Amino acid sequence: MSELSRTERRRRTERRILEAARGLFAERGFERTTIRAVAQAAEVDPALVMQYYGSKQGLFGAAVQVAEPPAAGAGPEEMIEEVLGSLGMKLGELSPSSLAMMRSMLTHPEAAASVRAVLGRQIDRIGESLSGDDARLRAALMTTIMLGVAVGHQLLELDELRDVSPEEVARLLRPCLRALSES
Amino acid sequence: MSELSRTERRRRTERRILEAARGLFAERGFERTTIRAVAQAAEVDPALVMQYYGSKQGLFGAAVQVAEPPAAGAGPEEMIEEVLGSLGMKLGELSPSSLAMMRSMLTHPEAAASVRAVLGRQIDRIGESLSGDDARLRAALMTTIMLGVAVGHQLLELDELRDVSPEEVARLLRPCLRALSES
DNA sequence: TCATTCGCTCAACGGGCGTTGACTCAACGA
DNA sequence: TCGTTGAGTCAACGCCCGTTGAGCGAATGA
Repeated sequence: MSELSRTERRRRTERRILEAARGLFAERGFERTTIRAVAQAAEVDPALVMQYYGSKQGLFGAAVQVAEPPAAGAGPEEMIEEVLGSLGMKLGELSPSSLAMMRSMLTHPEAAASVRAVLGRQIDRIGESLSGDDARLRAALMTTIMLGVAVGHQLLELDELRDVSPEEVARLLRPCLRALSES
Repeated sequence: MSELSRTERRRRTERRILEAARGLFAERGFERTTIRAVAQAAEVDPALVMQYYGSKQGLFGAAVQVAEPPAAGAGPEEMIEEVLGSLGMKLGELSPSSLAMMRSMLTHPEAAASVRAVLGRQIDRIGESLSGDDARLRAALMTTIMLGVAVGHQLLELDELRDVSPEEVARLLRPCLRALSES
């Protein structure tokens, strides 16, 4: 017999809804994901989703909450390794939350804004490690490069990038980023 | 007094609808673009759009028809310049048709398939110019790099890439692609 | 024990969507 | 000139969506 307090049950239900939402948003994007589908995946009534998250947009906002890596700025070389490392994470185990954000970034204004904010912070961080008057531009290019690889691999699922280890990709991309950090 | 044959008027109307559709698909993506909005932009009744293109999907299919560049395979260096040149086109004057395709590629299955096909052909083309057993992988990375830059610039409209000339971007990206072609 | 809280469901609403079939009327061909 | 064609419109259908308010019933606490 399950002996769970009311608040504990509620917390679990809330989490179950949120995880179902993350999965569906990551897979189909904002527009193609319906409250009804989320509710069904969470084995719950659609009205409950509304009650907990207010609106579909509220649910999406809760689903894409993403923690920023701390990452103190250092020299260019360490920064490159750090960026490549985050790719390693991106290629293997990018969180459903981040995938949900990326999946909708081209068609949902709020998702686009979130991505711009995240990328903006990464550009700042990389830019601090670079010198030269076009440091920001080069930082932006490095960031979009990583974005492109992540999109091609995780979202478009290009055949050529399937079954490739993150290390292999990092090895090939390293000289590429170095060239960009030294120009 | 306008003296236009019936077939000529029809042709123009059809074009007007198609161009309105391209613009809206490029701007908002497949799901957020409604037949009604296209019809209004083309100053036409929604039913006429259906009559000409059969369905919303048919309209989208007609809107994203894109011609492939001929581009004979050559040495790595020429290939890099060619890729960077296509970026020049991408940064400045990427066709509404291509933008429509890219805008929806993460959320609309048919658009994703089109993009995969286009990128696949580009990967083939680049791969032929490279040597080594991981030529295809490196070609895929070069392609996703260009995709990332195009997405960041054209679709996400990152501040850092705004007001940057295609030549400047090409100059910074060139050593980057060279590094990838020589590894 | 019993009134109260509250997690959760049920049924419905209003609206926008893609899509359809009947209709209008100007251009056309004989 | 006159019947026919066909470009374009109009009104509506049916569906699915996000969202809402009333209600149920088990856990809660005095």
